[in-house]
Amino acid sequence: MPVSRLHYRLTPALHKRPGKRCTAMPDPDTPVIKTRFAPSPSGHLHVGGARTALLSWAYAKGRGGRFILRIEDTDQKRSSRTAMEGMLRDLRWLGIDWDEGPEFEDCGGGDNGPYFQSERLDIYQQYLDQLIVEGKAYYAFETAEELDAKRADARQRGEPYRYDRAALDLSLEAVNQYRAEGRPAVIRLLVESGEITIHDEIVNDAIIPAGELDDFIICKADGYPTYHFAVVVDDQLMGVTHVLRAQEHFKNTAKHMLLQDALGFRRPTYGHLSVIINPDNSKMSKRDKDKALRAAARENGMTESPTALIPQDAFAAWLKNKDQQLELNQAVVLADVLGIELPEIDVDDFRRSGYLPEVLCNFLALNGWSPGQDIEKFDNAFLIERFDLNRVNKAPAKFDRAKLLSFNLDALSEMPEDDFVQRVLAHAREFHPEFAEQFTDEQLDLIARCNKARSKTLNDPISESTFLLTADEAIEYQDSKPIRKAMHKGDGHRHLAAVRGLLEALDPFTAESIEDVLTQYAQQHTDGKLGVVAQPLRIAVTGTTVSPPIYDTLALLGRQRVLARIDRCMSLRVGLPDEPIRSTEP
RNA sequence: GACCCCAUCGUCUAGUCAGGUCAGGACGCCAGGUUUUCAUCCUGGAAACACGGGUUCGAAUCCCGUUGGGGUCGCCA
Repeated sequence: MPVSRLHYRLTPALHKRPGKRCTAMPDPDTPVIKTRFAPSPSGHLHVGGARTALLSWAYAKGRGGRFILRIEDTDQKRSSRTAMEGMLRDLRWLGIDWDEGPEFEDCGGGDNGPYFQSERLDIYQQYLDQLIVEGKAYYAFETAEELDAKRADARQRGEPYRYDRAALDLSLEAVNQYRAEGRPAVIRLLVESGEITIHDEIVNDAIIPAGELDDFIICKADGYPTYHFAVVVDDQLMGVTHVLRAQEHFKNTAKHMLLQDALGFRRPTYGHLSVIINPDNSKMSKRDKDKALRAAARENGMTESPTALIPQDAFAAWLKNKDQQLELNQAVVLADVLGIELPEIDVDDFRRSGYLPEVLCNFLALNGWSPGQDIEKFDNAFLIERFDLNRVNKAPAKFDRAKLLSFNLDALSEMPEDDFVQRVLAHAREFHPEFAEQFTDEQLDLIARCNKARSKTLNDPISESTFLLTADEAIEYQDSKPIRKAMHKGDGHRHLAAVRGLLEALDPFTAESIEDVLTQYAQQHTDGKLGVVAQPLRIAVTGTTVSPPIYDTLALLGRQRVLARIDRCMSLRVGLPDEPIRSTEP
C-alpha cells in the first residue's frame, strides 16, 4: 500500500479541504465524522438504498466515525412498522450496524434521539415557530387540489410552475383568522432569490440559477414537517458531518442549504452517488416490481384481483395508483398468475434468491466505486479500510446481474463444504419450509453437499431438486437430441437393463456403493466411459440430462424409486425411434 | 420542455486530478480442451477512449461545442 494512502487513513482530518470545514462544529478540535442513512419506511430496502447505507457506513467506520440510522417516517400514509423492521433486518443481514438509531439486536440507542422523525414533532415545531417569528417562513392556505390545478395550467402553457406567493398578500389578521377557524395550512419557506452553488465531494459543484427554487413547503397541512425540513433539523441536531445520498437528491441540496442558512445551521459535506439503473436505462426503483406487474396486468386486460390475497378494492386502487406497492407475497402470486418474472430489486429479493450478503455488499460497492489495482473481490473490512469519496464514479451504473451471479458462484465454491451445507439448510428452512420438511436431516445434508460444486445460489440445491419430489409415474420425458443420443445411439436401454439388476442386488444402497458398482460396470462394458451408462440412468430417474452426480442422485431417490423409474423409462421406450405404425403427418 | 449532472469494450471498471507504455482487469460472448450430465476449471479470441474543434512536439487525459445518457421539476422521501 502506498505510504500516502496509509497516511490518509490514519489522519483523515488533515486531508480535508480547508474551505469545506464545517463552520459550527460542536468541538472543532475533535471532529467526529458522522454519517447517516435515513430511509423512509415504506416498502422494502432496495439495492440503491442498500448501497448508500453501505458506503455511508464504510465512510464513517474507516475514519473512526459514527454511523447513524434515522427513520424518516413523516409520511403518515405510507410509513409502516413492518417496512421499518424489514429494513433493519436487511441492514443487519448485510452486516451493517449503527452506532445510533432504533434499537435492534445489538445496534442503536444514542443520545441524539429519538431516531424516528414521527417522535420529533415538537422539535421541528420549535424551529418552525422560529422561522415564522423571524419572517423567514409563512402560512399558506391553498389546498393540494388548487395547487395541482395551477401546476397543470402552467404546464399547459409550457411554463415552469412556481408558487405565486398569493399567501404573502394575506394580512396578518386574515392569517390569524384562518388559523383560528382551523383552516388547513402549510408553511412555506420564504426563498430569497439568488443563485446557489452546491458543493459536492463526488460530482462537480453546480450552480442553481436564481429563480429555480420557489417557496417550497416545509410543513404539511397535517402538521408533519416535509422531508426537507426534518432532514435539515435532524442532520444539525444529530451532528451529521457527511451526507452521502443518491443523485436524485442533488437539487434538494439547494433547498437544504437555504434552510440551513435560514436556521443558522452549519453545513454538512455532501456527496451525491450516481443512481443505479436498469438494463433499459431507467432508474432502478423500489417501484419497479409493481411497475412490471401493472404493465402486465394492463396488457392482459386484468381488471379484477385474481387472488384472494388481494381484495378487490385494494387491487383496483393499486392498479390506479403508481405509488402503491403490493406486499411481496401478493406480488409473487400475481406474477405467477400473469406468468412474468419479478425483477430482483430489493435486498430481500436477493436474499430469497440465495445470494450471500457478503457478495451483495461487495458487488454493490463495486457499482460506482473501485479500489483500483484491478481488485474486485473484497469484504466489508476492506471496504472500510479503502473506501474513499474521490474514487467514486460519477456516471450511472447498470446493475449487472450476470456478474453478481458469477461472484456468488465464486464465493460459494470457495466456501468450506460444511458452511455451505449449513447455509443451504438455513435458507431452505426459511424460504422453502414445504421443501425442507419432505426430507430427513440426513437427506437434506446430502442434497446440499452434492449440489455444492454446481450451485450459483443457496437456492439452487432446492430449485434443482424438484425431481426428488415428483411421483415416479409423473416424471416427464422430453424428446431432445441429447436424450435420443444417450438412449438410442449410446445404447442406453441395454445399459439400463444391465445396471438395473446390479442396483437391485446392491446392499447397502449408498452413493459409495453405487459408485463402486457403476465404475466397475463401466470398466467392464463401456471402455471405462462412465457417461455412457450415467446419462441413461440420469434420464431415466430425472427425465432430464442434468442432475447432481449420478451416485448421489440415485442414493437420494432410494432403490425402490430408482428401479420404478428405470422400469417406466424402459417401457416408454424413451429416446428410441417411434414405432413405424405411429401415424400421420398433418 | 426547463434546470442540473454525466460520458473508456455489450456490462462493471483501471488509466484522467500532476498530458508521453500496442488503453489493463472482471462479467458476459465466441473457439478449443478437461469432466459421468450441468456447473466448474484451463487455453485462446473478438470487443471501447461518443463526435467535432482547439491547446500541445505529443490528448482517453486539458478547454470549447455537438450528440447521447441520467436525475429533478409532489402537502413522497
